[in-house]
Amino acid sequence: MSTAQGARARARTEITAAIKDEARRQLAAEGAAKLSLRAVARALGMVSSALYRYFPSRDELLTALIVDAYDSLGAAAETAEKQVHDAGPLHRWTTVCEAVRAWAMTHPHEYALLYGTPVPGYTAPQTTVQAASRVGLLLIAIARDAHRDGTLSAPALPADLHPEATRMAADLAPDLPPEAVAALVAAWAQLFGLIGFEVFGQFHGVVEHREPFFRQAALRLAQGVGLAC
Amino acid sequence: MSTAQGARARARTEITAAIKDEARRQLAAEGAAKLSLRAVARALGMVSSALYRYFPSRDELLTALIVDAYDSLGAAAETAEKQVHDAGPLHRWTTVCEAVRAWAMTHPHEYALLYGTPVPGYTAPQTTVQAASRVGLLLIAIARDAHRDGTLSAPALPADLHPEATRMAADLAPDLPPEAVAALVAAWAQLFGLIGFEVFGQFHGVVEHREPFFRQAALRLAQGVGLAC
DNA sequence: ACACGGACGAGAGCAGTGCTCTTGCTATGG
DNA sequence: CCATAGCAAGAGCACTGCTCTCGTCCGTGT
Repeated sequence: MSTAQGARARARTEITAAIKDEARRQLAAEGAAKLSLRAVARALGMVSSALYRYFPSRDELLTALIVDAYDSLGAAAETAEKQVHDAGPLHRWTTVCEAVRAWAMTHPHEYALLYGTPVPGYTAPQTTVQAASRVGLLLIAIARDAHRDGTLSAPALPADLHPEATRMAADLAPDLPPEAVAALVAAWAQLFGLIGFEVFGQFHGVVEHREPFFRQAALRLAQGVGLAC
Repeated sequence: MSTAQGARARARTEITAAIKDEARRQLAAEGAAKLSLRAVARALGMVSSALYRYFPSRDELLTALIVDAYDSLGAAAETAEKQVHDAGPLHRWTTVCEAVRAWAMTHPHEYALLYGTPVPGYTAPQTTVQAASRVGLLLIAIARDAHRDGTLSAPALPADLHPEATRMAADLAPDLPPEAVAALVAAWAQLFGLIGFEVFGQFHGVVEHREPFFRQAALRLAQGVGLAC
């Protein structure tokens, strides 16, 4: 924060950043499972125990990487959307979807850290949730603009889902019709199903030309939430 | 295979099964990351090196568990479908979806093994693919029956996806229209997106009453592939 | 009937891991 | 100016996957 810190504090933030950088490098290269505190320390020319001055455990280091990855993903999605922000909601939607997919393809291990198997005894700290919700908020914002322009035709909902949908709407987007919010949440999960299958190799031998396939699926996803043109 | 084997061979298959059972127990209890060969050996009263007579590595043991898990999931889906096999395709579809979800909820760690982060240097051996495709084949069969009855109205497809769709159709279901196959594959991935988000806790604090939510999403998935009544 | 080869279990050991504790050193704030 | 706090280093503990060796015992072929 304040640049007018003592040399000690400055060194601390620098070393903390260096540790995260090296950890991120190893994460990108080998995956979270093979990320080793000792290897990080070795690469930085220090001894493993010294690293515990900066991160109290391996899981804490991983958590820091998770937050950074969520931010990186959110930033990628937001900058991509910003460039087509004046286009129609459908185009904005598919742009965001493709940006998320592109980020996942270029950061497969980070993606796995965010949306793959969770770490055994791990529960997301509060700092995570804000960073984690950026993509979702972006999709909601697109639907909100469409709703304001009157181009959002939310699909019908069965009666037994209505209370839950209104509850979700109150939490996530009070200005949107509950049916739209329910459809948005479902589309959100389905989007990461498509991306996860591609990143994790489930499409191997099944889908060959995955980019047009994904583009079409993202389009249908948008139509599923009622985004028209 | 043949029951008329020597005592030695019989003991081998028995011990192999016991190892897998204990490993499965530990997998279900703690997750794949914490599955330890030494702990398995300890629980079975043998020494860790003896276990290598039966599985050449930890990854091979995990692979065996993966195949079993795929079979367990496939069997659960198939038996659920069998009980509503005479109903309409829509009902059959949602039944299969809900059976897959139920299996995932009761076997979260096995689910993570199948559809979560893949093991670092792991590529699925040929023995896996057959077991892995059972759920997909079930969904295809439902669409096939609907197509035969004339109740399958496949959605339109952009021109650039047509060659890929016909290629997928030729591989997966030559008797179905390519648009239907493309929609099926997308729905397949999206289904596991919904389930994965629920199993991995991504819906925590977002979706509360997840069963009706999922039921509705599965229904819309079916409509997305063109299943009518 | 017997001898030999192969399967087997046990144990020691290697290289690696996360994490803790103690020991000095050094920079910072009162 | 000095006590205190932060810091790096090293040793060490309890694990892990995996390898190698060494007796032993079973099953098969001669």
